[in-house]
Amino acid sequence: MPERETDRSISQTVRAQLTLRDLILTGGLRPGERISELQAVEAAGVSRTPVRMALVRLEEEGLLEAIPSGGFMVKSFSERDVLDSIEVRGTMEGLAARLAAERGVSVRDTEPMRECLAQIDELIAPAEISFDAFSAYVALNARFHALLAELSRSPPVIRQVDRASALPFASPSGFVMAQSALPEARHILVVAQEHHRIVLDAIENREGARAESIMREHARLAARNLRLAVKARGPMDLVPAAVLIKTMSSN
Amino acid sequence: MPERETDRSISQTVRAQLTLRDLILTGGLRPGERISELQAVEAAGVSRTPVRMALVRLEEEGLLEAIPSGGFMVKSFSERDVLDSIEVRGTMEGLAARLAAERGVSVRDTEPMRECLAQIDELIAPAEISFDAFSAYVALNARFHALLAELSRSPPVIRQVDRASALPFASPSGFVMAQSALPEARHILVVAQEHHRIVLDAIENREGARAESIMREHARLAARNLRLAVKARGPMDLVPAAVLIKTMSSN
DNA sequence: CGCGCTTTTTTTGTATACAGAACCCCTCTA
DNA sequence: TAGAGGGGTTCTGTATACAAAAAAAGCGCG
Repeated sequence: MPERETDRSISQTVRAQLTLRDLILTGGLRPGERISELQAVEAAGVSRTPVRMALVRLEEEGLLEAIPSGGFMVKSFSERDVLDSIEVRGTMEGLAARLAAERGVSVRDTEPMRECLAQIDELIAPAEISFDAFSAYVALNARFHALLAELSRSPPVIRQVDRASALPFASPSGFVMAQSALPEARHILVVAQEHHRIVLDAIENREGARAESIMREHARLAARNLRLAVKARGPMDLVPAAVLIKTMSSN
Repeated sequence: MPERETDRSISQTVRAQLTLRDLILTGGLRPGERISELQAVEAAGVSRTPVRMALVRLEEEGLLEAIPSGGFMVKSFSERDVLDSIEVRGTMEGLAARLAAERGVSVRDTEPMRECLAQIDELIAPAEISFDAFSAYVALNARFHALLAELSRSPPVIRQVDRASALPFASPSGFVMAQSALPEARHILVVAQEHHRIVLDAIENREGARAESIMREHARLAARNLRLAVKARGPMDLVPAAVLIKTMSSN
């Protein structure tokens, strides 16, 4: 119940969506249990109409599941589901990269990406990477991936990449924070950045197959991070969507 | 205007969604123009609330586009958009096939698919294929593709395949009817069926790469059908979503 | 004491009312 | 004549009321 007075300009539907998403991701709503609209109404501080709208959108987003008899419940995911979602995202990003390579890109298009890369380089240069640096990395990484999708210059592809990245744990930076406490942390970031560099090089040289396969492999880094984090037990708290994953929160 | 008395059991939201989708696909609503809720209300015969719900769902489906200032408009697609949507679908189906192959399937899983294949074989056996046979093919083809996605046994993958197939022109059978009038009609169906057979064989033999690439190529048959139909000028009337495609309806 | 049925209560789906914003058209001015 | 401003109209976003259906609680019966 902290009332945000800053949200006054945005629509009630968006406010409800934001509030509910946050509630789900922070574990305020347990997976599997029905979401009461009334409860959602008082949580979001708006009427039922925008809440209802928000619920539909969150279902499409993948966070909620429709109950046959009516209403919605919080979806829960197995570890396999999470890994597959990452694979889906990697596949879509691979497609975007391949199309970009095959169709060609101008230096103007890749310029912001190279700048992005340079900034990441600076972040991961030190032997020890601070927590704040990890946060900064998350933002830059997200930006790089967004720019990459746009490089395909294909609205249908961009759209599908976005949808595949919508689930928090499937997003490019889903498990970056989880790895921040890991000993392999810097190692993984260095490899990831190498992938970034290679995919850009491949695209510039119109090497479609190379661009595609490297993006697929790149996504699998996230899968590895997940497994590492699960094994290490602990850093999972840093990924908000952890509450949605079956084996670790409930078991 | 024709009141359907059969729809009494289903929810108003679904009825509105069905009515509006049909209206869009049959060209009752022009691409680019704003959809008036009031107009939609009288078309669907329900109140604004379910109409509103339906509009949101149709937006997620890809048929509508949100207008920044509010409301929705019918989306329009370039020929390139259509081809890219098909490529997206093929990529997702390729992923599904690869995962099925890699993870292995039982003969019980593939049994209904083989039956499906046998039925298609009968349909395309005659030298000349009737219009009705094409219709039957569409249904069987859709079934085969649905079964294939399920073979991955991965909810995230199935979900994404479904979403990629949601757009009528991106669906596996999107341009099948358009080709029915083409001289190459039977030829294409024979090749498609060969693809079906190969992907199943590849999956059974756990040949992931083969299964994936054949599904990609399979989807490209739809792209070829589109180009053929465009060139032939005429059979496009048989694909409902043709009204959404820019270059052929408005130009 | 447990199970099933009935009744009550809650919850969802739908309709509608209202307010504010966007859009359109008309008019006025340069 | 073209462009800018203003008033009217229409439209969307939101809130709320109502009805039907589902869930829960209470009751009776075995």
